[in-house]
This record gives sequence, structure tokens and C-alpha cells, in this order.
Amino acid sequence: MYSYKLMNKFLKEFIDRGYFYQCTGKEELSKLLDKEKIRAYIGFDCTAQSLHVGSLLQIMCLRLLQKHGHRPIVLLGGGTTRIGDPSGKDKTRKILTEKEIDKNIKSIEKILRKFLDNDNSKTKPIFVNNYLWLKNLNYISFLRNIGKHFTINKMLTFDSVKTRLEREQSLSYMEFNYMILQAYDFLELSKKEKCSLQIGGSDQWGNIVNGTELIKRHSNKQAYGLTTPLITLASGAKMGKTESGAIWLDEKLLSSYDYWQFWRNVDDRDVIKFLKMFTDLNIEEIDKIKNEDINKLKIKLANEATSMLHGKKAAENSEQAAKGAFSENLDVSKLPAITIKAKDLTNNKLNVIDLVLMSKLEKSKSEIRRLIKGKAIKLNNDLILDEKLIINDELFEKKNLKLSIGKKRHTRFELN
RNA sequence: GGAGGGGUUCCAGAGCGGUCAAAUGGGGCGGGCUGUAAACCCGUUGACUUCGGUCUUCGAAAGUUCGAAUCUUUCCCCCUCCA
Repeated sequence: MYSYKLMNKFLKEFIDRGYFYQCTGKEELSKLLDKEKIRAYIGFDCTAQSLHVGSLLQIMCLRLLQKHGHRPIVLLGGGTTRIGDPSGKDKTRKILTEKEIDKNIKSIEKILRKFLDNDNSKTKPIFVNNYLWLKNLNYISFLRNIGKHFTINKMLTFDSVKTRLEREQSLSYMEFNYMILQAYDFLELSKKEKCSLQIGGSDQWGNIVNGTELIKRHSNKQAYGLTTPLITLASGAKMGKTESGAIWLDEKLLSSYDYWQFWRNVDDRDVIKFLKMFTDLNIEEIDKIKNEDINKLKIKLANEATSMLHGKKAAENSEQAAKGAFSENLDVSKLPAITIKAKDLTNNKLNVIDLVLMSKLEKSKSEIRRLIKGKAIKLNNDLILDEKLIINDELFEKKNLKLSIGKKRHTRFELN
């Protein structure tokens, strides 16, 4: 009987950290990983200019591969993004232009490199774009060489296809082909880059298995698939998006302060799980500290997660900023600031509503009025009740004015 | 191809000539309690406003009417049943 204790270290940690959902040939895969350093690939969708925390688990998998001496291959799907993966989606998504996709690929690669070790010659990531081999496919030869290995009977049983059909939502022939293309990607990577493992989210299972089977049939080689669970928050929501927007990994779309806040605000029930999933802390270490004060743990989580992406400095700044924002003392210097010119304050032109508008925290005047009525707006911790309050330099303290909306949203104006 | 049912504000879902910026629930936001948690309670949830109001919304367009989410016509899209 195959024992968990004998399991390959990479796989064991993969499981211990909660990354594991299912895989093909677990025992064989474990042996392979023991025997040699392999190359494994994960594909990322390039429909947006940045990834968000919904992709973070996949990124952590890349890191874990590196940690154990394996080499990750990152597939930025310039080809498949042009088609659109129907997995888990009700509707056909909009088709992006080539330009947009190329731009997205570049910025996503930049983000991924932040998480990865790009220097170690044995484990540094290989970035590939499947457009390279998909763009010149010859339809007839593709059908003869690849298409013959797929039966419609089987394709119709895959969840991504089945749910669409069951709901009678249209599935275009283009999208129907997505899984074949992804399988083909795996085959290409197996041939070109000696890739023997594909990792993906659980919704990718069907696509991945198709790939391993295609490799088996086409080149009579063994390849493996490994999937991660779909992470849901304790509240039941999907990871990655909040009401105020997606938790982007690109600083341009979400400041490191807000990123830090996202982790600081996770549900109590998710803290340990996330420490294991999204930090580099050892499992033993986490087990040791898991009964510590929950808020300290959340800060730790926020610091670890933020420094992994934005650097230690940004994490420290965010922690300091949070202290300034949430406590009564007025050290707000680390909060993101909006510059305000002294001359904008002359003639009593600027009132609170305009000020809040400037902060971009709210964009509707009616909403701001409502918030003022609801006792939600504070300037330097003083409750504002008069929506007509004129902003003048006397309100500033050492040229700083902290604006708070509710308990959580804070920003700072700096008088210049 | 035949017969029906429907498209309503973030979502679900009422309304079926004026009292409708549109019930109710969910979600969101804010307040209270706390710990920047959960649960719970309360308020709020189109935009603008000199707080009197004004303007834009009920698939799209046109029409009837003093007045339309509600009636008529055309168009678009969805669903159910039969063939």
C-alpha cells in the first residue's frame, strides 16, 4: 500500500498546504517527482490586463515547483485567449483584439515574475505563448492528426460542455474546440519542452485529462494532471472578487495598501487556511502559532502575502498606514495620498462633497449626501454632519487631512 | 413548423392606466454591538438638487391618452410544450 509518508515531498507539501484537489496516477506521479526534476505547466487566461487573487493559488503552485527544484512553464494563452474557455461560464465572453491580448500577456508576465525566482538556472520559469503553434495550424492536418483522437461522444460528457447544453445556452463550435486546443497545448509542451505535468484549477480537469490522453495516444508518453480546489471564502463567495472590485495583483489596479487590507480583512475562519496556502511559512510554524491572537495572525497574513507580491517595504508601509488609519492618532503619513493645491481652497470653493469626489472613493453626490446623513464621513476623525462644509486649510493638520468613509475606507489629502 | 409564457432598478421577483423611482427577498453600503471578524439589530440602496423639487429608468422603436412599467403596433431576444 502506498503511504502518505513515503510520498514525494513536493506532492506532500502540495497536499498539506491545501492545494490538492485531484490528480491522475498519484503514485506514479510521486515516483516520477522523486526520480527526476520535471517541468510542469500552468496556463493563464489573458483576458484581463492583470491577474487577481483568484489566480493566486496557481501562482503558489509555480512557486512550490521551484521550491522543490522543478521547473515551471507558464503558458500565457495568446492562442486560446482568442477562443475563450467555456469552462465554468454561462456565456461566450467577448473576444479581445490581438493588440489587447498581447498587451495583457506582457503585463501578466511581469506580475508572475514578481512571484517567481528568475535567476536560478535550473528552476527559472519558461514563458511560452501558444499562439506560436496555434496560429499556423493547418485545419485538415490538425483534424487528421489530433482530431481523430477525440470522440464527440466523450467530449459531450465533459462538464464544461454538458452544463452549457443542459442549460440550453449556446456553445459555439469555436468554444467547443477549446478543450482540444488545450490538450494540444499540453502535447506541444510535452514535445517541445519535455513538460510532463499540467496543473490547473479543478474546473480545468476535463481539459487536462484530455491532454494527458492525447499525449498517450499520440506519442505514447505518460503525462500527468494535477488540480487545485476552487477556493471559496467562508462567507461562500468566490475568491478574488469583492463588491468594490477584483483584488488585482497589479499595483496600478490595486494599491499595495488595499491589497494588504484585503488580507487583513479575511474571515476568521479562513485565516489558517490562507496562511498555509498563500504564505511561505512552514506548515509546522503555522501549526505552532495557530492559536495566537486572531488579529495578529491576520496582520501576519497580510504582511506575508503583501511582501511576496509588492515587497517587504510595501508591506511594512501598509501596516503602518493601517495603524494610522484605524487609530485615533494622526500619523497618517503612510496612507496613500492625494495632493491638493492651496489655491484650490481659496474662495471657499471646495466643500466636503467635492472632496470625497476627489478621493474617488465615491462617485455619486447623492451617495455622499446619504453617507453624511448616515454619519459615515469623518475628516481627521471628526464626524461631518454638514454636507455644505467648506474645506479650508484650518482643517488640515500638518498639511494632512484624513478622510474616512465608514470604518474601513481611509485616504489622505496632502496640502501642497 | 404549430401552441403558449416571458423580458422590470446589482440579482431574484411583484406590479398590469394615475397614489410607481416601482412591493418583497438577497446582495451592497452605512450605523449600533465588537476585534478593521462572524452572528445579530437598525437605516439606506437611480442621478442631480438652492432640499421646494428637477431629470433619466421597467427589452427597442413608434403610437393611444390629460397621464403608460402597465393599452396598441412593429421589431429584437429568451423560455415551455407539441411536431
